[in-house]
This record gives sequence, structure tokens and C-alpha cells, in this order.
Amino acid sequence: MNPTIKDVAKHANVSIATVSRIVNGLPGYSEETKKKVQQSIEALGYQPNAIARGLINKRTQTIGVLFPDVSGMLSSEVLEGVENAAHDGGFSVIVCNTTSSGKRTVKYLRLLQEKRVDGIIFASEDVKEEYYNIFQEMKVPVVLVSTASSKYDLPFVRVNDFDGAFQATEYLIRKGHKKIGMIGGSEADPIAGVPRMQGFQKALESNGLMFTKKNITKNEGYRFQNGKESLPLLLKELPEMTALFAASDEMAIGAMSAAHQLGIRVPEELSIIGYDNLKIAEMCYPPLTTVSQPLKDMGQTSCEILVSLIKGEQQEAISRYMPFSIVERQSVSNLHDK
Amino acid sequence: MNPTIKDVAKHANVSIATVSRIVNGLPGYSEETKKKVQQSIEALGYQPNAIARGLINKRTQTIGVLFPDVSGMLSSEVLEGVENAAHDGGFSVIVCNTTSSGKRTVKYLRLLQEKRVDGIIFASEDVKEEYYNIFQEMKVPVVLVSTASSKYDLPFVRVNDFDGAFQATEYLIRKGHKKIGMIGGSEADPIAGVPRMQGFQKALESNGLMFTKKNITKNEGYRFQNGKESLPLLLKELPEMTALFAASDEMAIGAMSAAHQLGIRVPEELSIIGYDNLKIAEMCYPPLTTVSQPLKDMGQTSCEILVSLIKGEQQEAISRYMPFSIVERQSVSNLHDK
DNA sequence: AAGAAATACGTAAACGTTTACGTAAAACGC
DNA sequence: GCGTTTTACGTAAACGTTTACGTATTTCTT
Repeated sequence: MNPTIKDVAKHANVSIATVSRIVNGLPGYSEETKKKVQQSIEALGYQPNAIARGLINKRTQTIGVLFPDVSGMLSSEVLEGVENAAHDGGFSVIVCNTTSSGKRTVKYLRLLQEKRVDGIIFASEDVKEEYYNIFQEMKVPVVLVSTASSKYDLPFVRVNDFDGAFQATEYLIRKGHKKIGMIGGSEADPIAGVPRMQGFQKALESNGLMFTKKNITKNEGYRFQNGKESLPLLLKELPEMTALFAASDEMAIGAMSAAHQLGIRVPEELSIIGYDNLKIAEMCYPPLTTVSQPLKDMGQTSCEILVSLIKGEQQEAISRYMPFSIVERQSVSNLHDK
Repeated sequence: MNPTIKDVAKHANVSIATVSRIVNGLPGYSEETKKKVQQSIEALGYQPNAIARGLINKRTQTIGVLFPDVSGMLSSEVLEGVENAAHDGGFSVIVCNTTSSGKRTVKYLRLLQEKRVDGIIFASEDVKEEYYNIFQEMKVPVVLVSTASSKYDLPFVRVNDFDGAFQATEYLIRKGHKKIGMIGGSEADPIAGVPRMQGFQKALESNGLMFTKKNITKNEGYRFQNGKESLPLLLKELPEMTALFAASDEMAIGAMSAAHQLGIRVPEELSIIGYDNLKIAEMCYPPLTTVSQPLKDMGQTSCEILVSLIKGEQQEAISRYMPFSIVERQSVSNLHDK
């Protein structure tokens, strides 16, 4: 078995209390015994047992992160940021893949409760009452990332989707486009769905362009297939469309793919702007102009907030709207140039 | 604070031993007291403390997973599989992002050691002596995924890269291509680098095609940029090339992007086959024909093996070569059709 | 140099479980 | 109905730490 603090104490001829103090950098021993103990630690290859520590300290130095889809490109980047900040703060992260299932989410939450994680990061999904109740029960800090909650007062880290969509749309308008469509998300999604569609609508209206519900096709998800299937539908409603805004990069690229198949040239005949700035945005052809969410940064920031909440450095967490920007690549043409 | 087993015992007027037995489904109590205790558990909202359990059982029901790049598309898919199998087996997974840094890897390994994880999954990287020594010290099972070790006897789950590359190349040959280039990885990479290049070479030679080192451009990494930068170089060495095999999908798509910029049409003028079958392979244009690695499955399988090793269901782990296949999409043209 | 304060430890309880062992009562065998 | 086995518990030690408290020794004060 691994050596314990007792073995070290015996080997160094001191009490376990002294070893503990030395290991934790607390005062109460001479330089001489410190050296002696450190040699014993070295000799035995002693590693403190984090489980025993956790039991007495009521701190596991572990946080849980819940994603609806860990392998999604958006989640991955957020995860990288979270993991990074957690590691810097001395925490480990347990990942949970909820697959957007309420049952699974609850199961995971219970698991994290049993494992006594010190905090939770909840990503990209709506907080149901059931979840919130468990958060309350657990009495650990929670921070939302890439989502928010209207019902509950939970700190979040995200970008302002309304503004992002608004500016994406205005960008198209500035490029001279007047017939603009949108491949949208779900009306049942209060986070990424509704605000992006509202931002789109508002931008059209603010610029004197007509908006009807024909301008938007709605989708259940935000995936490639959704975008691919949406383009023909949108084109039917809006045949003279010269540009479109997709509520996600995946959908934008799906639309691009459909355009290729239909023989529609991007951006010459159809301009496309996306939302997210995933890694694929610069890999596709033509490279996708898109609204950039600082995903890794968001993960990092949310975790930093969580850590400072855990350490008690701040009482009430402040939510953060992260800055977004429009990354210009080659999927949008300028109609003024013609 | 959360209620403990003591609180439940008091509430139900029994000893903690009885509560423990009931919670763990061990024999030694009447139906009557079982009901009574269960009611107390319900009433108090008792959740067993996994930390205390871990301390005494010497089992944390947690595994660690190390990736060189968590947010990479390959890692993400493997992670999904791992997490899935772990959850099914009653384990949680702690993710570690080593960024291919030896120092970070060692730090993480030490951390996992302190946290007393029950097993480790090590992904996509070579096992250095330093790591192996820690594995030995930890005395927990380790399984490699998407990699292998020549020096050490560690179970792995991966596809046979030589065969994959060989078949990818033969696929191009069967389509009538004779001048074939390769965008390869690193010669210093004994896992994904060398075997794929050897498979390529062997396929050419077996089919009576000439092979020289001009047929391959080597790269440090397997990323989009590597592929993008490689195409012009390869074209300089092999101007009459009609097809190329890229050692990764990202590189294949990078090459595609470069081709677009150079005005070379894919697949009409240049056929491209990739390796991995990432999600982007079907999102790019034209959709990428590629060697499919069952990434999620590999993650899942590796974790299943790990779990059965932890549970002691098998002593010596058997390594697994996973089946690959060639997914035909639209990036390769058939020269015979002309 | 004597008392006070600081230092350098050690002892033991506590964290929340599991489990070996003990024991009283119940059930069984004949 | 008496010994034996089984059942249904309870007691207490153990897991590997941290830390409050106690104490002997040293250092400081004056």
C-alpha cells in the first residue's frame, strides 16, 4: 500500500501532527526536523491522501461540469477553458455529459452531491426547477456558462445574444444586403433561440427593412443537418434572398453545404454569416464570417468566478457578459462593390 | 450541514451499522427496520458521503483521463465514449489536459495519485519512462487509447494505422490514381506518424508504383494549418500528382482549403482522402472521403476494459485493434470513369 | 536569575463511512 | 424443552488526515 503519514512519522521519529504541519506549511517545528521529515517523505515516496484530506476539510478540490454534449465543438472549447482555470486554481474537474436529458442531469447532480464537489459549472442549458432545487440542497456555488436563467438568480458568463445577432444582421445590411433570411433556433429556447431571432428582427426593422416570419426558419437544434435542411426551405420563402444569418456556425456551414449542392455560389450569390466562431469556421470553404464568442475564455472566466466563490473571496457572484466580435472571413460579399 | 449516517440512525432509532447495511443492500435486518430506516433517509434527504466511503473502501469510483488536447475534435469524441462507459460502470471521470507537456502530464499524474483514482486512461500520446514509473507506483490499471507503447506492456485500444494507411492508399490506386502524394505526420511519432507513412509507402510499392521521399511531406503536427501549408510544398515536388492521402482529416481539409485558394478543383483535379473521420469530414466541401476510426467506440471500449480491470473481472488486459473502414464521400474522383 | 512568553513538539478527537466481532433473541431440530 | 443454529442487531475499530489542546523546553524580559 502507499505509505501514509504514519509511516513518515515513524520513519522520521516524530508525530504525525508534525508531519502534517510540515506538509501543509504551518508553523511549529524547527528547521532541523523539517529537513528530517522531508527526507523521510522523499525516501518513502509519500503522497498525501486527498480523500482523507477531503473528509476532514470538507473540501474535495474538485468541481463538476455539466454539458449537454461534451463532444460538441462548442462544449469542447468551453471545457478547455474550464479545465485550465480549474487546474490553475488547484481544482480537478469531473465532466458530465447530460445529453440534454433531465433524468441524466439529475443523476449526475446527485452523483456530484455524493462526491462532495466544491462547486458546479452548468453549461449551455436551461436550469429546470428540479436542478435548481438540488443546487440549493448542495449548498455549493454554481455558475452558468453559455446560458442563463430567467427564473433563478444564478451567476452566468455569456455573450449578449440579442446584441450579437443584431450586429451580425447589421453587418450584412452594411454590406448592402436588403433581402436577408435567418436560419434560427427554437422558440422554446429562451437562451440561444429567442434572443438571436429577436436581434435579427430588430436589426431589420431598425434599418427600414421589412420583417415577416417568412424571414426565419426555425429549428429544433443548431446542428449541421438543421442548417442544411433549412436552406431550401428558406429559399422557397425568400427567393430573392442575397444573404443569411445562421444562429450557429454548424448551421451556417450546413447551409453552405446545401448551397454548394444547389449550385449557389457563396458568397457571390449568397452571403452567409454564422454565430460562435468554432474552429471549423476557418476550415470550411469559403472561410466563414461569423460572430465570435470567446468560448475558451468564457469557460475560463466562469471557472475563475466559481473558484473565487468557493474560496470565499467573493460573496455574491457577478455575472459577466463577455465581449463578442465579428470575424470577417470570406463568406460575405459586399454588394456596394458591384 | 448535510445529514450523516448518524443522523439517520438516530432518527430511525437504530445503529449506524444497520443503516449502512441497508444502504448497501447487505443482509442483517428485518423488513420492518428496513422500512423505518428508508423513511428516515427520505425524511432527512440523506446522501451517503462518497469521500468517507472512498477512504475506507480504498475505492473512489473515479478514473482519470489524460488528453494532449481536450478541445481537439479527436479527443472530444474519444472523451464522449469514455465518459459514457465510465458512467455506465458507476465511475466518474476527471479530465486532464496535458497540452503534450511532460511537466503538466507528470503534475496531473501526481494529482490523480493523490486523489486516489481507481484507474487511468491515457490518450493519443507516447508513454514516457517518467509516466510509466508513476503508473507502476500508483498500482492502478492503465489503458491507452488511440496510442500504444512499444517499450512498455500496457493494454491499448486503437486501430492499426499501418493497415489504415495502406488501405486508404490502395483505395486511391483502385480509383485509377498513379501519382499519389502524402501529407504525413512526424517521423518522431511512432504511433500515428511512422506507421501511416509506412503503410502509404507499402501500398505504392505493392502496386508497382514508384515511391521516393518526394511523395511525402512531413509535419510536426496534424492540424489544419499543417495540411494547408503542406499542399504547395507537395505540389512542388510532385507536380503531376492527382491524389493525396493526408494523415489526418484536419490536414486533409487544410489541403482542400489550399487547393481552393490555388484554384485546383477537388476532386476533379485533385483527389483527397483523409484519416480519422471527424465530424467535420462531412461538413466540409466537398465532403471528405476518409479512413474512419471509431473514436467514440474506442473511448468506450478502453473505458470498459479499464472498468473490468478495476473490478478485477480480468487480470491481464487484452489490447484491442478496432476495425476501421473507408467512408466514401466526394473528395475522391474515379479516373477510370473518364 | 526568575517569571513570562514563545517555540516545538505530542496526544487525541474528529471527519463519515464500513465491517469484524460480539450478543441477545428467535427459530429450529429432535 | 433443551441445545444449536440463525437472525437481527449493536459496539468499536479502522481508513488517513487535520487541528484543538496540552506540555516540556527554550528564549526573552528586566
